[in-house]
Amino acid sequence: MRNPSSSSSPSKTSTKAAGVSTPCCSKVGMKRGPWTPEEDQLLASYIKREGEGRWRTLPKRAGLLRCGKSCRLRWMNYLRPSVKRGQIAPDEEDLILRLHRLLGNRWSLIAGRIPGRTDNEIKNYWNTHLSKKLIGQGIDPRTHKPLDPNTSSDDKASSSKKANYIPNPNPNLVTSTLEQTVTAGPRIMKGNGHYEGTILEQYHGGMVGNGHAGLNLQSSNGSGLGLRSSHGFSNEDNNDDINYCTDDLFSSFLNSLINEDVFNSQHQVQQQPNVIAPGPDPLISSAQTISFGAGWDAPIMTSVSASNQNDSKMFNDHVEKHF
DNA sequence: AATATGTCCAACCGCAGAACG
DNA sequence: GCGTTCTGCGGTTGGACATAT
Repeated sequence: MRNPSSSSSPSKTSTKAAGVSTPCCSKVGMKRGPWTPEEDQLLASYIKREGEGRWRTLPKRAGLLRCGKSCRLRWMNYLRPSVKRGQIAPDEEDLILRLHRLLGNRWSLIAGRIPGRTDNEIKNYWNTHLSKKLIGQGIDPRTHKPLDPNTSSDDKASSSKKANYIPNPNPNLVTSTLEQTVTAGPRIMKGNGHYEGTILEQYHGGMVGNGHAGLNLQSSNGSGLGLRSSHGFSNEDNNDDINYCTDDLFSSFLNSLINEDVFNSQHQVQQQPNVIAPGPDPLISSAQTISFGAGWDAPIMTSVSASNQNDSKMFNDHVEKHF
């Protein structure tokens, strides 16, 4: 892997960047392109001294000719001490796969579950490695379903029979029986095609409603929107009790969801023929064969035994367990 | 050796939500 | 409640490097 800090040439230019201006970066004299070691040193030492935040004014205070966005990105993706460099380990890869199957392209959320990895790194790794790997296995990397054009139309036809159905523009998120149980109303989505209204978002909406702060997922119209959470490793110095508590709860819930996602993949084919039914799932097989050291794997491996319970009860159990 | 093609990944952009006055 | 600013996210780009021809 190339060392980014070695790419010290500031001469790299972007036609896109040169042509389009934004309020943040269009100022004359702003430097662009790869960061030099000197700039890295300036930024790192300043943040070490003064802390993160106030990115807009940080460059001036730190003596950098960069826009705040660029500084933030450089810090978050490269300079932070907690950023882990190097190859993605097999267990990390497996976790990325399963989280992506559950969350879709919520890179920051996935990154928050993998200590030391940034959303940009995971996004890149997905686009360059994992998506191709899945395609090679005959799996659609967006849907995590077999690459079979016949099934998609059938699914759409059957799903359209539902009264409140709105076609899901984000196939990253697999429809599960559990999700259907919870999200009974119309699906909410944004104009950019992101599916809005997953079980996670419903869940977080409930958390906010129950008085938990820190993960506000409510949009202005009251729908669950844009699942956002703090990175597990990005706010280590600033976590207050509420955030810590919420993150912990969310962590537990996500672990359980990963678990149940596996369960549903195997279960819904028999139970609900009108529901999109994933085919052979490499995530399941890998989860069953790879040994992990991290703590999150244990419940994933054991919960399949709950296959006799109905999904609604499973969700209720979740809520009761964690709240 | 020279060129073409493919891969990787840091960096940029536009956008949306949160925060603030 | 409204407008503005700040922050963070996901999608995308393009240069550096690796490999194939």
